[in-house]
Amino acid sequence: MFSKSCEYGIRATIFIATHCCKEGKVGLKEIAKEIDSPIAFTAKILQVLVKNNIVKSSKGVGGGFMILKDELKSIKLVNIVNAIDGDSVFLRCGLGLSNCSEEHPCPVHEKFKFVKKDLIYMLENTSLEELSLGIKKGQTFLKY
Amino acid sequence: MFSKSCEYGIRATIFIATHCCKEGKVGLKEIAKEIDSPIAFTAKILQVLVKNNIVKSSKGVGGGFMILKDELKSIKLVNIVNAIDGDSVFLRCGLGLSNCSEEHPCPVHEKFKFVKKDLIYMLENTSLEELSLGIKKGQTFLKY
DNA sequence: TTAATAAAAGACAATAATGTCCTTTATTAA
DNA sequence: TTAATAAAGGACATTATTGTCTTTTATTAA
Ligand code: FES
Ligand code: FES
Repeated sequence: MFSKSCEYGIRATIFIATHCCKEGKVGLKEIAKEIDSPIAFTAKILQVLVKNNIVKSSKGVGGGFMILKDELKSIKLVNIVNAIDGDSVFLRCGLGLSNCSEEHPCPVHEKFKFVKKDLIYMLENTSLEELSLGIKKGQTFLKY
Repeated sequence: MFSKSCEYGIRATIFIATHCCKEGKVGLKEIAKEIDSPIAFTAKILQVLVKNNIVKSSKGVGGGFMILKDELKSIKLVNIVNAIDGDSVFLRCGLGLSNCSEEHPCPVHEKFKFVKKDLIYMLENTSLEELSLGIKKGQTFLKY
């Protein structure tokens, strides 16, 4: 569904979100440990998230990554996916035709339309806030 | 969503299906041309489909690929996807955790559940017959 | 102002996916 | 039984993805 980069990216973002407000910044090492991801690779992905203004970062002693409290509600899954994997998951033709449209539909176009619509709706309406809530409550997990 | 192999595989299968019954067998060259795919790569994918009994093949003069008429209804999209990409698309955790279950859910598990269910339902209930019908009628396309 | 810290950035390495080419095997028809 | 044909199979090449390592830059505190 998503690339490995995107999976790590979503997990990292959720983890950072759970640490927002209270402890402030979280370091790369802790993030990679808590989401069980390759540390250097995770660093690269975080750079993309920072460039896309989803995550804030600061260098030096006491530095790390964070997400502003008042952005937890407005940041949706779709923003993270878009930043890392682009919009191909939603827009691409399911059979790989160069462009997916009503005018030149592939055989699965009508069928896929609804699945894609569901996916987009879900991604656009799932906020970082609710995702991190499950972690805080110990109901959901970010590794294994 | 699917791998390139799977996309080519679905397109090839649909094309073969449209040629079933009437002209009998279709050659690799024609298939690759009609679905605009790399010919040698397509050959590999067809081998997988033949091994999975989705497509029948015969060598030598007049040989080629075909699908039995009475199997057009029973072959579903899910069979093709499963043969080429396996079942990871449906069963894999959306965030890459090692196993997706109710007992150890990731933060998006509940959200993804419904999207995946929709996808599976669609794949299990879409037959080759209906997919090839659109091509025969000139309403859907297999390339560009 | 120096040392310590931590992210950013760039170069490189390993792996997997995609794609090509050549040889072999089976089938048909002359 | 030979020649032509077309898929099967194996080896290889290319590209994209994933992952690592080292250096640079920014920040803080001593
Ligand atoms: S054209 Fe293939 S999904 Fe729209
Ligand atoms: S555990 Fe992640 S989708 Fe089920």
